[in-house]
Amino acid sequence: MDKVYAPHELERRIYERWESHGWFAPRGEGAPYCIVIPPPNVTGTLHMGHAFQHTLMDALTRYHRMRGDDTLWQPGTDHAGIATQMVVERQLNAEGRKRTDLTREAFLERVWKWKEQSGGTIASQMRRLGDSVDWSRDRFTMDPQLSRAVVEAFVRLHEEGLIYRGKRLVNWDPVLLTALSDLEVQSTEEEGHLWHLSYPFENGSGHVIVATTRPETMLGDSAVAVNPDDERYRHLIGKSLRLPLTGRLIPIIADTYVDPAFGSGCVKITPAHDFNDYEIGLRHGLAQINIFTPRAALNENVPERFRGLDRFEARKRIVAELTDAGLVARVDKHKLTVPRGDRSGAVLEPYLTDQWYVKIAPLAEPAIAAVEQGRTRFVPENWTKTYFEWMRNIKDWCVSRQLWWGHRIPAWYDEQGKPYVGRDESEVRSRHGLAGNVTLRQDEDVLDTWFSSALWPFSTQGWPGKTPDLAKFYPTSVLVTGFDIIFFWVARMMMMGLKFMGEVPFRDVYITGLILDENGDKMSKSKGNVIDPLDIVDGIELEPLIAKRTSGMMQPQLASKVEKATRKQFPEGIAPHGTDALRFTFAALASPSRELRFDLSRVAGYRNFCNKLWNAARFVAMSAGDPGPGASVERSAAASQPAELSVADRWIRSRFGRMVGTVETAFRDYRFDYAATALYEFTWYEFCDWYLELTKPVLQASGPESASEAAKRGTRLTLVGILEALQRALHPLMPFITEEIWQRAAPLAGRAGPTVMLERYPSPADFPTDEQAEREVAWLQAFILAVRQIRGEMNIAPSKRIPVLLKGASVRDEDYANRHRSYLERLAGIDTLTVLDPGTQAPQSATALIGELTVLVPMAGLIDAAAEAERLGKLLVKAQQELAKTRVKLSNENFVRNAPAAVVTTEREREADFERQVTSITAQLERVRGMLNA
RNA sequence: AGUCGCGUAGCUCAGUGGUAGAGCACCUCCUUGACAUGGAGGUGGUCGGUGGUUCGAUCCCACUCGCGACUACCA
Repeated sequence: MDKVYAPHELERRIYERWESHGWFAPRGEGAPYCIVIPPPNVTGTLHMGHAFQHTLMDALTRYHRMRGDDTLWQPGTDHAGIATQMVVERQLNAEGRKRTDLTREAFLERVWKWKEQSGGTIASQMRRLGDSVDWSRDRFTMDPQLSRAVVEAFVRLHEEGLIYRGKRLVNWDPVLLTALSDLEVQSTEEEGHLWHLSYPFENGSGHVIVATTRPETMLGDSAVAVNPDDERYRHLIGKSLRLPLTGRLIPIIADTYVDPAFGSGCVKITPAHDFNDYEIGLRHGLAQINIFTPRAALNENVPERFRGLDRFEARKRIVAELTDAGLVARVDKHKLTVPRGDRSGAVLEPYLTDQWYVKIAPLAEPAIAAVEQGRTRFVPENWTKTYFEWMRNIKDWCVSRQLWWGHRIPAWYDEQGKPYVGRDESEVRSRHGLAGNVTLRQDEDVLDTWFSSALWPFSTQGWPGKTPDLAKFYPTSVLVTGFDIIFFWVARMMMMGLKFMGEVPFRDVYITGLILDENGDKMSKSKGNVIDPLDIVDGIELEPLIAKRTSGMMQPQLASKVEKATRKQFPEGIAPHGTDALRFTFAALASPSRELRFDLSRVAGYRNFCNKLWNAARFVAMSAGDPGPGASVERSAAASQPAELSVADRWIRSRFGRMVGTVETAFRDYRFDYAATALYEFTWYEFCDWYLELTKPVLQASGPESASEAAKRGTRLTLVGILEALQRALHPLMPFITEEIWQRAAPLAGRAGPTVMLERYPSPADFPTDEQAEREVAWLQAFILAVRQIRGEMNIAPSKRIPVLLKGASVRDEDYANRHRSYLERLAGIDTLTVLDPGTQAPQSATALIGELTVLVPMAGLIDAAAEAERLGKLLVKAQQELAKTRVKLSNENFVRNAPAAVVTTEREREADFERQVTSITAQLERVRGMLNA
C-alpha cells in the first residue's frame, strides 16, 4: 500500500467495478427497502445541497443493502418545465432569436437536444459521489411511461370532478406569460408609496378618500367599499362616485373586509386585479374589468390615451393627471410586499384567465389524516406542524402553464371551445360521440412540473400498470429532502399517493437541513459563494475557481466583488479532499438543525481521518504479514491453530461491538452525525491511539520479553478481524476507501467475497461486551495517562525512559502492573516499575492518583521542583473546587432526602475521592515546596 | 399577524434534570520503524437575560432581549 492515501485514482476504478457488476440493483430477496431520489433538473448540475442529501440517501441505501434488505435507490431526473425552457430560450436569445420565431415542434426538438447534451452531467456527478443507485431503472419525468402516468392521473382526477377548468384570478407572470401556482410566488418586501386619492360623488357634493399602493389599477375600479359599522361612512353606502379619469359611475358598498382603522377606511375595489377585491366583487356582483394585456400593458378597457402603456409607465401618467386635477390628497411612503415570480423575478399580476385547477381539499384531507395517524412520520418531528399548517389552509392548485416544455394537457376543444378530457383524441371522440368531422384542437398548455413530480414514487415503478416493482417498493421506506419543498413536493406526493395507490408514498420523511456557506449565507450564483462539490473532491486552482464563479452570471456587474471575495476566501484555491472525506463531512454535519454551515476545514479534518485509516490499514497489513492484494484465503487455515486473546484483543472487540450498536441506533434515528462521531472516535481514539499501540509490545518484542506464538496469533487475528469489520462498519459513509482496504483485509481475516458493499453489516452480537477487559484496559489507560501527564507537563523528552514507583497498590493494582508491564513500558515510556512496601520512604517525586493508587515519578535529574509545584497547584485548586461543590450538595438535607439514592451515593463517593486528592496533593505540594526552600 | 427554529469555548456545532463536550484554531514538547494529512500534553465556557418549578436547571415553564426561516396579509 502507498504511504499516503490518494483517493482520486481508486474512486473511479472502484465505482466502475461496482456498476459494471450490477451490484446496485436490488438483490431480489429480503425485506424491501426503497428510496426514490428527489429528481434533479435534467439539465442542471448537482450543488452542495444535492451532494449532502445524496450522501445520506446513499448511506441509508448501502446500510440497508448490507443488512440484507432488498434495497433499491431509484434514480431519475425531472424535466423542470419553466427552468429548462428558460435556459433554452436564453440560448436562443443569445443567437438573436425568440422562442416564438420557431414552431412549437422545432422548439421542443431543441429542448430535447439540450437535454440529451447536458443530461449526463448529473449522472456523472452522482457516480463521482459514489451514489449506489440502480442505473438500469433510471427514469425521466417525460419518459413515455411516466407521461402515460401523468395523463392517467389527470383523466381520473377530472372524471371524479377533482380537476376543473375555471376563469378566475391567477398569479400571472407578464414576462414568462404563464400562470403560476401560489407556491411559485416569492413575496418580497419593497419600498413603495401609499397614494390617497379623492373620488368625487356623482352629484359633486364632495368626495371620499381612498388609499392605494397601485393607483394605475383605479381604471379598473368597480366600487369603493367601507365597513358597514364605520360611523363615518355609514350614511354614504349606496351612493355613487364618479371615477376620475374615466367618468365611470361606481357605487359605495359595505363589506366587513374593510378595516376602518387602516388608511382612510375607504377601499377602492378592483375585482379583476386584486385577490381580495375579486372575492368582494363576487359577493357584491361587481363588474370584473380587466385593464391589462398579458404583458401587463393597459388594454382597450381604459381611456384611449392610456392604452398600450406599460403598467409602471401608466402609474406615473395617472398619478400625474390626478395630481394636476387636485385629486391626490396625500402620498405616504409605504412598505409593501410585492409578489414576484420565483423563476423570472418579474412582478406578478393577479390576472383573469382560464386555467385548469386541482380541487385540493378532498385530496388534502386523507393526507392530513395519514400523518395524524402516524402512517407517515416526519423526522425531525417538528416539521409535522409545518405540514399541517399548510395542508389545512391549502387552496386549489392551478396546474396549467402557458409553456411549451412539459406534459401537454390531455384536453381537446371543439370549435365552440368546449373542452373534452381523455387519454387521447380517439378516446375523447369515442367517449363523447364526436364524429370524425368535428374538429378537435388539443389544449396548448402544459402541466405544472410538480404535477408529474407528485406521482414520482409510483410512476417510477410502472404505474398505472400493476407491476411487481410497484407491489414490492411502494410505499417507499423514506423520503430524504429539504424543508424548502415540503409544500411543493412532499405534500403533493402524499395527496396523489393516497389518491391513486390508496397508501402513503413513504413511511418516513427525513427533512435535512439546508447547506449554507461558512458565513451562514445561502449558496447562490449571484452571491458568488457557490462551491461545486466535485471541486472539493478533486480540488481546483484559484483562477479556474474564479472563472467558474464569475461566468454566466445574471448580474455581471457583481463579478469583481465575487472575485475579490473568492481570492480572500480561497487564496490557494481548494485542495483535493476525495469523495469519502466529503461524504463523511456531510454525515457529521447532519444534525437535526435546520441550517448547516459548511466549513472546508472540517473536510480537511476528515480527509486526515481517511489518511489515518489508510495508515492503520498499512500497519495491520505489515503486522499480519500481508502477502499482497489478491492473495488466496489459505492463510485463514492458520486461524485453526491455537490462538490466545490478550486483554487488549478482548477489549477492542468489546469496544467495537458497542460502537456498532451506537451506529445502528443512529441509523435508525437518522442521526448520521452520531453515526459519524461514533465511527470516528472508535477508529481514531480506540483502534489507532490505543489498540494498535497495545499490539506493538506483543508483535514487535523479541528475545526473552517476546510473547508466545499463540498470543501473537490471537493479536494478529484480532487486528485483521477488527480492521476488516471496521471497513464494513464505515462503508455506508465512506464507500471507496473502505472497499480498497477491505480488498486487502478480507483475505487476511479469512473472508471471501467480491466486494465489501455486499457483505453483511457488522452486528453487535458478534462482538459481545467484555466488562472485565474494559475495566482492565481502563485501568491501563488511566495509569498511562497519569504518567504521560507528568511527562508532558514536565517536558520530559519522549525518548527518555523513566522509573516509576507505586504506593498504596492494592493486590489488583499489583497484579495489573505486573501483567501489563510491557504495555506500561512501551506506552508510558517506563524504565523500571517498583512497588513500594508500606512504610517505605519514597524519594522526592511527581505524583498522580489513580483511585487509591499513587504513581510516583522520581524527580531526581528529571523534574524541576518549581514546575511540579505549579502543576500540583493547578490540580489542587480543581480538586478543592469540586470538593466544595459536593460538600454543599451533601450538606443540603433536602438533597440527601429527595434525590435518588444512587445519585447521593455517587456524590458521597466523589466527596471521598476529592478529599483523598486534596489531602494527597496538599502533602505532596508541601514536600515539593520544601525542596524549593531547601 | 401566525407557525417554527436558533442563541453553549476564539470559530462551527453536538448535548444532558445531577462531573459542561467535539472538530477547527491556539500554546508547549516530539520527526520513536502505520500515519507530521502525525504523536504526547495543555489553555480556553457565570451554556443570551430575568423570574419560576425542583433537593438540584445549560436542560422544563413564563417573560424578555437578539437573530433567522416559513406562511398569510397590510387597500
